[in-house]
Amino acid sequence: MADPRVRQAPRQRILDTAYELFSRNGIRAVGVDRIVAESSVAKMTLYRHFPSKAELALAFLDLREQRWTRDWLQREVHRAASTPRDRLLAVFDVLDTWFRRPDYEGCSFINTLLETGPSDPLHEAAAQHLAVITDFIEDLARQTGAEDPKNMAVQLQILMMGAIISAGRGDLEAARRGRAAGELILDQGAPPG
Amino acid sequence: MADPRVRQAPRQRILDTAYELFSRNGIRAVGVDRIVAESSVAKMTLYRHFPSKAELALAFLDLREQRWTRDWLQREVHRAASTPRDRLLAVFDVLDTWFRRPDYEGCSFINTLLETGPSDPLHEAAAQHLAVITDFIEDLARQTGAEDPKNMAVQLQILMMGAIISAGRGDLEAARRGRAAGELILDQGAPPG
DNA sequence: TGGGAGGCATACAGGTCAGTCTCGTTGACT
DNA sequence: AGTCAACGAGACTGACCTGTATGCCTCCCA
Repeated sequence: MADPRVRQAPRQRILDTAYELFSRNGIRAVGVDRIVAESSVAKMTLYRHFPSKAELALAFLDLREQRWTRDWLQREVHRAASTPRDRLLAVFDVLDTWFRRPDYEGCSFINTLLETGPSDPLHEAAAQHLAVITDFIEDLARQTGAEDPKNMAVQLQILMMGAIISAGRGDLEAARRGRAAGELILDQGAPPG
Repeated sequence: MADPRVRQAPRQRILDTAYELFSRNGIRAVGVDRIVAESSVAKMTLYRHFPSKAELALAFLDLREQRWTRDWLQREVHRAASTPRDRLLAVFDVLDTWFRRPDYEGCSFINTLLETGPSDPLHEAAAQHLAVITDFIEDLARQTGAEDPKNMAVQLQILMMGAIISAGRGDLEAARRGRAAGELILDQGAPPG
């Protein structure tokens, strides 16, 4: 359909299409045939680049980390504030704009975690990608001089994930509620003195 | 297999089996054939009692509300504490014992909410069942004399849902972390004076 | 100017899905 | 005793699933 000169390489087209479909509909709900059709690629081409749908899904999660976690969440948080504490709160401001997008699609890591069993490699991968976010939060928490940065990070991430679910059921104020609770956690875990 | 005299009525056997399979594996992952096989029922018998798998899933969510929300969560919370504030905190203690069960299966309402699209009747039903829990929390929050019981309830539920996700990735301390944050919310939202 | 790899299209295999149909049996109520 | 509805068993339909095989074309590079 597109000009062959600007047409992306097949592998990238597959990944882009898989990204769009998987992030918006979940992995299980999207068949390989649909990815093949919407990326205008032969089925054999997909299986030449990815040995199985599960491997494609793992590649999707990696891409999600790059685009969502790093290029979007972390970047926006760093742009929005400069002190560690403000950045921890900015996380919820960034989530707020996300939740209000009409095409809010939810967190692929949570979705994948829940739609796979504990023995599934995808389950482990999703948990790992969530842990990367934990580390990001923990790093900021440590910079605030918090007493227990790890615990504070997981607490804040519990708020983040809970807000993501709440937004998924239509709560447009989820991020603001999360931010208010996050402030309390930050105040309480602040360094003594 | 069982003695015919103690054998339950087919409809109940189907629902019991669906409850076990759906709550443990999710709705999409469980086929009608498996429910039929494990409940020792003819396929036509299932479709005589439930016009479709979706209707069976709706009945499952209703049953989940009865068994999980009412008969377990609300009952345990009322048994564990007597004042509204203590009961709000007891929610997290009850969750704590749940998370530590080796066969912890997660929240079917959240799972269903995430594995269905916004237009799916199951999505709406799951949201409704979550709202019942919101009302339960809000009622307790109102009894504490909180300034904004609705907002406090949703905040606490965000903590609950976030803890449920965190437990799903292996965080055994999720409920304790949630409780600590919940205390801060309760203190901050307490009635003035 | 070949040759080989990569890509496209299509058909196919083998399984599972939801849902329907048929038929034989059982059990309760008249 | 006879009737009828519910049930069990299993075959079947058509759709969809992941993954494979085949054949043709095109482009790049030696």
